Amino acid sequence: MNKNSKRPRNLREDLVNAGLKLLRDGGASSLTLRKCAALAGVSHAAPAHHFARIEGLLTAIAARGYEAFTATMLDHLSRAPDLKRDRLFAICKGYLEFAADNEALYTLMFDSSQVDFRDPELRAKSNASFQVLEQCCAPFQDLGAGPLTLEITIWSMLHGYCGLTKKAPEGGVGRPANRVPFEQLFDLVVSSS
Amino acid sequence: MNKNSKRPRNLREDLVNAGLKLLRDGGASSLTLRKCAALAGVSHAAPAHHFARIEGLLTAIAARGYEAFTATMLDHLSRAPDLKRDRLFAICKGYLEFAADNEALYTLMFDSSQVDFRDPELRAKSNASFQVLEQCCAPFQDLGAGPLTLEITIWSMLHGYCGLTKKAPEGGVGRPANRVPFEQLFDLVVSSS
DNA sequence: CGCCTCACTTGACACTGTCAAGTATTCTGT
DNA sequence: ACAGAATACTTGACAGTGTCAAGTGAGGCG
Repeated sequence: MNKNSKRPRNLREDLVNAGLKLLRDGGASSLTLRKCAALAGVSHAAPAHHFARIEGLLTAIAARGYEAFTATMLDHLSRAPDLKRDRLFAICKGYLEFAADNEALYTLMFDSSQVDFRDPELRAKSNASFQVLEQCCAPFQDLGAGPLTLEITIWSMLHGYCGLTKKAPEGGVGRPANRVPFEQLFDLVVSSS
Repeated sequence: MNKNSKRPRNLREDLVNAGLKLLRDGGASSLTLRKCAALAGVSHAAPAHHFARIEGLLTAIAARGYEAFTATMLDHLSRAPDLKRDRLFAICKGYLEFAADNEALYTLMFDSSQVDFRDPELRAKSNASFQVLEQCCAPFQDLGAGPLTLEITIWSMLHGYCGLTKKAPEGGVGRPANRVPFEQLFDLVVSSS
C-alpha cells in the first residue's frame, strides 16, 4: 500500500526536471514557477520550500545543464583521434551540438541576470565544463601568449558563434555567421596543426 | 497658448527614450511596457497604438541601440592611426566599450527571443554595425580563408568575450575571461601586423 | 453643423512571483 | 505510547505584468 502512496518523493529534483522539459518544449517563455509546480503535481507555492526565489530554481536548472554540457563534450572527446588538434576540435563540436540542441537551456546557462553564479553547485559544475576545454588546450602551450589566452579565445569564439547563429523563432533571418562553418574560425586560430 | 498644450508629441520616440532610460537605470528587469508608458506620461495601454506587442517596442529600442553602437565604433575608428591593424583594433575597442557601458541594452540587442530580427529598420541598423566591421576587415583578405571568415571570427570573439566577462549583479564572481585582456585574443588571430 | 477618424483612457482579464496563514503528516524526546 | 514540534505542503491573497474591448474627446472635413 505504501508502494505508491507516500514514497519520499524528491520534489526538488522533480521541479528541475519539469523546468528542463518546459524549456525544451516551449522555450524560455514557457518556463514558469507555477508551470513547474503544476507539472510536478504540486501547488503553486510548493517550490518556495526548496528554492529561495525563482532564481534558485533557474540556478539549479542551469547547474544540471552544465552537467549535460560537460558530458556532451566528453562524449565527443572520447571518440576523437588522439591528436591535439582533433581533440580540441572534438570538444568544440560537442559544444556547438549542445548549444544547438538545447538552445533555451544554453542561453539560460550563461544569463547572469537570471542565474546566480555565486551558487557553489553551479560554480563547481560550470568550472568542470571549462576544465574540459582547458585540458584540451594545454598541449598548445607553444602557441605563445599566456596559458589562459587560447582557452579564452576558443571559449569566446564558441560562445559568440552560438549567439550569432542562434535562429530566430520562425522565418529565421539568414544571419551572416550562418554562412561560415565554425571549422574555419577554428583553423584561423589553431593553424599550427 | 498652444506652445505647451498640444504640440504634436511624438509618443513613439518618447516611449523608446523611456525604455532606454529604464534599461540604463535598472537593467532588463525594470524595462516594462507600463513603466515606459508612465515615464512618457501616458496611460498603460497607449503604447499599443504605436507598437504591435511589447516585442515591437523592444525591437525599436534595439534599433536605436544599434545606431549608438555604430556611432561608438566609428568614433573610435576616426581617432585611430591609419594602419589596418590599428583600425580593426579600434573598432574592437569601441565594441567592447559600448557593451560595457550599455550592458542591458547590448544584451537586448542580441536577444532574438525578445526582439524581432525580421523588422526592416532593425535589420538595416544592425547591418550597418556589421558593415563597420566588414570595412575594417577587408584589408586583411590575404589571411587566407574566405572573405567572411575573419569578420565572423572577430565578431564571434567580441560577442563571446562580452558574454563571458559580463559581471554578475553584485559580488561578481571573478570569471576566468576577466584575467585575459581582449588584445591577446585579437593578436592570436590578427598576428600578421 | 454633423460626422468621422485618430490618439488616447478606462476597465477588465488571465497570468506571473511572492508572502502569510493554515493543515496534515512525520519525527523526536521522554 | 503520547505530547509537541518540525516538515512539507495547500490555500488564499496581493501587486505587478501584457493584452484586449469599449469608451471618450478633440481636430479635420464634407
